[in-house]
Amino acid sequence: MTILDKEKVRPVEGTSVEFKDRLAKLQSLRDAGINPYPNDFKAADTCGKVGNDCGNATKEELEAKEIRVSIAGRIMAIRDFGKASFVHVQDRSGRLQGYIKKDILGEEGYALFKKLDTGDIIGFEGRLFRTRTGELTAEISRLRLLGKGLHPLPEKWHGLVDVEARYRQRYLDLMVNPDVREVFLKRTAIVRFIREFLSGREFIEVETPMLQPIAGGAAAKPFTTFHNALGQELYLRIAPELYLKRLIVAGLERVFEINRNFRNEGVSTQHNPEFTMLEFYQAYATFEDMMDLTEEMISSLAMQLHGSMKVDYQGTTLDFTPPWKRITVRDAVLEYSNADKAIFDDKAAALAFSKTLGLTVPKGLSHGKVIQEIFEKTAEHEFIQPTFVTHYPLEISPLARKNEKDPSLVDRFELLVNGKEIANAFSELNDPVDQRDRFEGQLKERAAGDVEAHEMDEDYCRALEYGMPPTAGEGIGIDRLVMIMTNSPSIRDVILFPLLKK
RNA sequence: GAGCCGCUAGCUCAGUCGGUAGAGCAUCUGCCUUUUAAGCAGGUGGCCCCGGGUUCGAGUCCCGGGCGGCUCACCA
Repeated sequence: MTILDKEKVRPVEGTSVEFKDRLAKLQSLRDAGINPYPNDFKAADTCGKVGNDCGNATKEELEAKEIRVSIAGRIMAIRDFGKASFVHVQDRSGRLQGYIKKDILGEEGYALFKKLDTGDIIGFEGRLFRTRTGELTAEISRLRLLGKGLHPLPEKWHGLVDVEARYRQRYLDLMVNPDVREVFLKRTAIVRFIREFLSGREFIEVETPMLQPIAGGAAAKPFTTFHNALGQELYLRIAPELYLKRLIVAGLERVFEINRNFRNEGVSTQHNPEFTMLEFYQAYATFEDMMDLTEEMISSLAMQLHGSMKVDYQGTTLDFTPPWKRITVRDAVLEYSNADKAIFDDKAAALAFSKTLGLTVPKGLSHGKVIQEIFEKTAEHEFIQPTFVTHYPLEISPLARKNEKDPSLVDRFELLVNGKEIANAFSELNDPVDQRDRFEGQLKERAAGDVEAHEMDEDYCRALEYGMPPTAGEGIGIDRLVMIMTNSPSIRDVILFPLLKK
């Protein structure tokens, strides 16, 4: 491009004064024969390791030992005194201060330093000492630029605050806001903990299709897509459930999957269109076994993360010490509303009661669904401390096993924490004839206008016809669990790149 | 999808009754060899989210739109 092409030079992001200054510095480095983007520097140490190893060493010990370190990282701050300067360098493990002295680095080295800015990636070698103010610091004797940054960093004191910028440029958020990094490190620790917990109980981790010809396993609106070569419409999965249970049929007996689900629904502080779900299935277990396992898993997770089973969430102390409260949907509704027992036996009574609550129930809604609506309106939000709510209506649980004593209910629970659903589990329906009937029922609801009712899955029915052992299965919303464990108010705070409008 | 709030320099934010666009940090120049929100002095930097309207005059008032946040609805 030449000056004559002026017309074509369009203002682009990054034409700030700083950007131009840095471009000029970049050019002058190149002119001086310095590659601003080399890749041959290997750091022997990390800031965190240096801090751990030498954080307690006294000034005298450091003088005596002559400890040399090499570090690679990003310059987060520069304090310039003319012929000497301090920098803070950040790597994956933390920060370390470097002291840059013209006497030690020499004219040439110091000239290079003068062309560096906050945000640049550097590598250095230096000898550890303690400054007058007591900070462990490396006296830099060799300095390399490893990557020039052209944009200025967000403000050092406030960091990046603008919520939209934090989500759209998460790399900046993570770079300058240590709390944010902490949340995502915890997220990783939580997922690792769950993997180890389940693996330790002989569950095997599997991966099942994300692209599915039938979007089954949950009541939700799917995303659709199209496979060109096959000329076939496909769905992004709303749940892995039906595939995981095929693996139980197959004899794997204990399986789990931690992966993304996609639901074409609203976005909120509790919902992201793609979210991470843990699902696990255990043969020869019941939903009651799942409650015990869940208590153990989450309480020990809290203990590992916080050193306590009590977790602060947005000003509320959540106590995960087992055993957790267990209550049926029926008892919960009776306890938290003035409903009459009749609503559980008489759909008309349930409908009438729902009207008194201000619910607008669409015509043709099943009795069970009305009960569910009533529960959600009156009781669900009341369960702040971890609570298993059990025995949901049959009609809203087409994949769950009927309760032996009351066939209008299923052996199912949801785990509520802070009034929100964290987990959902049931003893699985393994009677293929019953399953087929339930799918038929769903088809009728679909015909009646419920777009979230299940479709018939012939192959799943056929799998059950080969015989599935009695099994219990559970799904846990990982994002919501991470929210609780990291005291995060929005699901977007625990998803690295939440969905935003273009 | 609805209601409320927000959008001003790279970042964090002021901007009064409608009257020439401001600060701190960052950046640049000068001074400064143990600072840590370093300091001192002096500069540069703006499509006030976009488009209309009212007005002699709009960052400010009105209308429409965009994006984001919160609440609600749907949902996990």
